[in-house]
Amino acid sequence: MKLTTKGRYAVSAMLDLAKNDHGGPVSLNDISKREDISLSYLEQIFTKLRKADLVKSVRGPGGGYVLAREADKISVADVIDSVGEDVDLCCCGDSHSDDEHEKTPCFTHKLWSGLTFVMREYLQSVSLQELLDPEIEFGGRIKIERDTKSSGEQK
Amino acid sequence: MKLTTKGRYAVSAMLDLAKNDHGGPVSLNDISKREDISLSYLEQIFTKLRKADLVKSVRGPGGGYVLAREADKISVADVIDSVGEDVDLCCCGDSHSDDEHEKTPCFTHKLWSGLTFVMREYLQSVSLQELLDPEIEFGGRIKIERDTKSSGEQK
DNA sequence: CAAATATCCGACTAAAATGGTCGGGTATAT
DNA sequence: ATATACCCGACCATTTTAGTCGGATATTTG
Repeated sequence: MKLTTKGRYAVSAMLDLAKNDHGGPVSLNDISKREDISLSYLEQIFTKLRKADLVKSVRGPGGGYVLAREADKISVADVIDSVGEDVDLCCCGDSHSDDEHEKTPCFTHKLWSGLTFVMREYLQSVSLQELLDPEIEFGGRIKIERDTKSSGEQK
Repeated sequence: MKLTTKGRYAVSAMLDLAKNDHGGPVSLNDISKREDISLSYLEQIFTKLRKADLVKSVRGPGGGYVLAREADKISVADVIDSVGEDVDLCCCGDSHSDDEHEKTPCFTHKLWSGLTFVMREYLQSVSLQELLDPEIEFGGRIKIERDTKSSGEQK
């Protein structure tokens, strides 16, 4: 279970962009050097970021990219999604006809959709702005609450 | 971002095992047919489950596998881990010397470790027993609470 | 004992995904 | 005009995935 570099690079690059936003655009060349990601690969990634309206491009010398909106209005989920790093672990196709041969998978379905939900929820809750803030910590300070259908009944 | 079939199959198979536990062992042949997973592939998976002490094997005719402990004492995380489906999204090696050239990644580090934490927490909280219980629902009934270091300050 | 059943084990492999590169374009500031 | 930088599609090597295959070993049943 892993995230591809595309997703990680995209977040790193967007963070770099947010960090070095001094009014004008930031060139991929600069990001490439700072983050140690190949230029061509960055171009691929930014094409997707642009199509998802997360960044705007400025062509020509002195050009580059700028965030399409403020860093606190962009969630990590936005970035991950835009590069096609789908967070979707569901097993059977959504519209799996769950009649007939009654296999076990449909017991697992709620598990995977639950996991997907948890991940999305988390990624949506974190903005680029927050990531740049060294004050904010994450690890160990997260709690998941799972309610069963009717209260009680659970360990 | 995806789970491999190995992880999914492992959970499905373990669930099948829990479900069809009528005292004696369950053969892979049966599981293979019910869950529609190739026998050889199942063997690979169960070798790992056995080495992780999640199941016990009984050889010879009438043999098969049984859960090594009760279904409510086995979490989905146990199963996933045992087949080598690492839930670990951290970017830089853990002991990344974060001195010197100060790249952005170490801002993202807390993000990925936070995500990993959330996923593990969730998977650990679900037991095989619970999955078999049709009463228990998951989707939409999960809440994540993220505390910032000092209270206040967050949207 | 023999035969059938079932776990055990390692090596091998086709197909897909990943993580890029390469070669050219096009817009624009100087 | 030239240099800068974005834009775009095709291509490709490596790795991972998702298995298969052939055989060995243990054990129950007749």
